[in-house]
Amino acid sequence: MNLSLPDQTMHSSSESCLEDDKPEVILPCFRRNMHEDPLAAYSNGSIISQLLRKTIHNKRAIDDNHFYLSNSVAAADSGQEDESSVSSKDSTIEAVSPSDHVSTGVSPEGDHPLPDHLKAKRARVENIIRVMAGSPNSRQHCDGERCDTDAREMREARESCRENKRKQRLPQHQEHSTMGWQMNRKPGSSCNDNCNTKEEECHKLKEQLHSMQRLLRQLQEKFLQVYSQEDPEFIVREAAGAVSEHDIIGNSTDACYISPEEHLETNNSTATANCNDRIKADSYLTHQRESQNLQETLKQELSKAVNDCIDRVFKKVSSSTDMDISPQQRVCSTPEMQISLGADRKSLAPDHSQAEEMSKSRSSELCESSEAQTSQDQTEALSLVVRKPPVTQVSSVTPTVKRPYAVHQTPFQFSYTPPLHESHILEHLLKYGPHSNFGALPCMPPSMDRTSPDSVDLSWDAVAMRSKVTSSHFGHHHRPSSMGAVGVDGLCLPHVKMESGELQSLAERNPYMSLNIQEGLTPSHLKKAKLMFFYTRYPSSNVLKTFFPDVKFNRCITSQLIKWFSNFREFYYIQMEKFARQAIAEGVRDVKDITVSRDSELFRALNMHYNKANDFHVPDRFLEVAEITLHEFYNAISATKDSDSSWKKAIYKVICKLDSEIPEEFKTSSYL
DNA sequence: GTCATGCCTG
DNA sequence: CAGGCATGAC
Repeated sequence: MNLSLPDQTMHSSSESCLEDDKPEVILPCFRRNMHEDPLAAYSNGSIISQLLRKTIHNKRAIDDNHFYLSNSVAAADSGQEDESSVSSKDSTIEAVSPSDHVSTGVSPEGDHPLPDHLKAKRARVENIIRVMAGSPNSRQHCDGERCDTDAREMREARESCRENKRKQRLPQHQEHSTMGWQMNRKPGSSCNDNCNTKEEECHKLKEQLHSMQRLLRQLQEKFLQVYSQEDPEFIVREAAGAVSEHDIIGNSTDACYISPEEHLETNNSTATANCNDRIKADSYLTHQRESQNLQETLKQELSKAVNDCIDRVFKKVSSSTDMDISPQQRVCSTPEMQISLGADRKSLAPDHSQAEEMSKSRSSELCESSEAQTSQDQTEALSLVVRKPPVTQVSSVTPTVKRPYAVHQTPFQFSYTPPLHESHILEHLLKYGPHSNFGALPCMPPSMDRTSPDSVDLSWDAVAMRSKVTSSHFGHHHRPSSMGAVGVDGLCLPHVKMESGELQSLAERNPYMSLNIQEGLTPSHLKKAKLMFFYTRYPSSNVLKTFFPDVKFNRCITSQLIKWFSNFREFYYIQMEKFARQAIAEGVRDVKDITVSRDSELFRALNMHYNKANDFHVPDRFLEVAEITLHEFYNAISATKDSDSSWKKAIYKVICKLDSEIPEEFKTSSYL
C-alpha cells in the first residue's frame, strides 16, 4: 500500500484522521508502509507543531512570515511575546535575521529594498494573510462550528484558538508552515489556487483514506476467512478482536468526517497497490501455514518412523540373540522393558524425534558392542564377583554372579535424550524413588534380593533406563549414567578409567552431562559408601570425590559423606567393642582365640549393616582388619585402658592405617 | 576462624 | 542417619 501522498495534500483535518486512526486499524503488515509514509512522521503531537517543526528547516520563509506578521498583523504584541510563544525555534529564527526586525522597527521597508524573491514572498504572504483576515473570525468561532464534530481537531483547535486569542497567531502558524512548503514547491502560485488546490487535495486525501479503510476491512475479512477455514479456534479467538477492530474502523470513519457523498472513485494506483499488497499478504500467510503444516507432518512422520524402526530393531535383537546373550541382557531386552521404554518415551516426550533420531543409529552399535564386551567385562569384574556360599545367600535363584554391576547392561545406553524436565523427574525418582535399598537397583538380576515387587521395579527400571541414556551422546567412556541408583555401566568399558576430576570438569563443561551430576546424595550413594567402607574406614575427601564422580561436591555434600563414614566407623567400633567385651565375658584368654570369619556373628552384624542386600563379596582384607580391630579392643579392654576417656583413640590410630585400596570399579560413577 | 573428628542424642 | 556439640589441629 503506497500511502506516499503529495505534500500538498497535507491538511490538518485529514492528517489528524490519518495519523490518529490509521495505526489502530491498520494491520501489522501494513504498518511498515504507514511508518514510511510521510504522514506517519506526524504521529505525535499536534499537526501544527509537527508542521511547524517540519517547516522550521526553511528558516528563511518562516522568518519572512514572522517578520510580516509581527509587523502588520500583530505589531501590537510583537516582541518578547513572540519570542516566548513561538518557542526557541523562533528565537533562533530571529537571531538568524536580525536585520529584518531591525528594519521593521526602525525604518520602513522601503528604506531597504528587498530582493525580488523576497518581495514575491512578501506578496504571497500578504495574500495569504488577507485571506486569513476573514478566516480568523471563523477560526475564532471555530469552537462552535467544527469542534462539535471532531473531538481531536476540536482539541487542537481549542489549543490553537487559545493561542490565537492570546496572540492571534495560530492561523499564521498554520499558514506559515503551509506556506513554507508551498513556497518551496510552488513559488508562483496564488492564494486562490492554493486554497482550491488544498480543498481538492483534501478531498482526494479523504477519498484515499476511505478507500484504504475499505480495503483494510476487506483484508481483515479475508484474514478471518482464511483462519476460520483452517483454525476453528482462531475465529473464536479473533472474533472479539475483529469486532473491536471493526468498531475502531467505524469510529475512525466517523471521526474523519468521511461522508458518503465524499466517496469518489478510488484512486486507481492506490487500489492497485493495495490489491498487490493484499495478495502478497494472503500468499505469505498461506505459505506460512503450509510450511507449518509440513513441519508438523514431518515431525509426526519422522517420530513414527523412528519408533517403528526402534521397535523392529529391539524385536529382532531380542529374538535373534535370545540364546546368546546373558540373562542380564535379556532382562534389558525384555518386551516389558521395550514397552515401558516406548510408552514412557511417547507419553513423557512426544517431541523427541530428533533426539531419538540422533540416538537411533547409536542404539544398535551400543547393543552390539555390549554383547561383544560382555565376556571381557565379566572377566574384569571377577575380582569383585561374589560367589556367595549357599549358606549366606538370602535368595539365590540363579547361581550366577552376584555383583550388581555384573549385570550392567549396555542396552540401557540406548540413546534417548530425555528433556530437562524429564531429567528432573528422574532425579526426583532416583532420590526419593520407590526403593531405599540396593535390592531395587535396576538391572538387578532376579536372583538379587529385592524388597519391592517386580512390577514396581519394572517401571522404576524403565525410568532408570531412560535416565541412563541421557549421557549416551558422549559414548561409553563419559557415561556418568549414575542418576544415583542407575549405575549400569561399571564393567562395560573397564579399560577406560576417568578420574573424578576429569569427569566432573567434563560434566561441568557439558550441559548434557551436568544432568547426571547429582546435586545431592542418593540412597545409592549411601550404599556405595557402605560398600567402600569394606576397603576404607577413613577415606579422604579426595578419595570421596574420586569415587563419587557423579556427585557435585560442595561443602555440604562432602561433610555429609564424611559424616556417613564417621557413622560407619561408629557402628563398626561399637560392634568391635561389643564383641571384644563379649569375648572377654566369655572367658577368652588368648587374643589369638578371637578370629573373625564370614560365619562369625561379628561379621554377620557388620555385613548386615554395610551389605544388607548381601550382594557384595566382602573382601578378605576387611575380615583381617575386623579381626585386628577386635584384638585391639580386646587388648585395650583387657588392660583396662577403657577407663581412659580417650582410650579408643589409640585403636583408631591403628585402624586408620589399615585402609586398603578401593577397587577401580568403584570409581565409575554408576558402579551400582 | 575453619575444618576434621568424635561423642551423644533423637 | 543426622544434628548438635566439643575438641584439637592448622
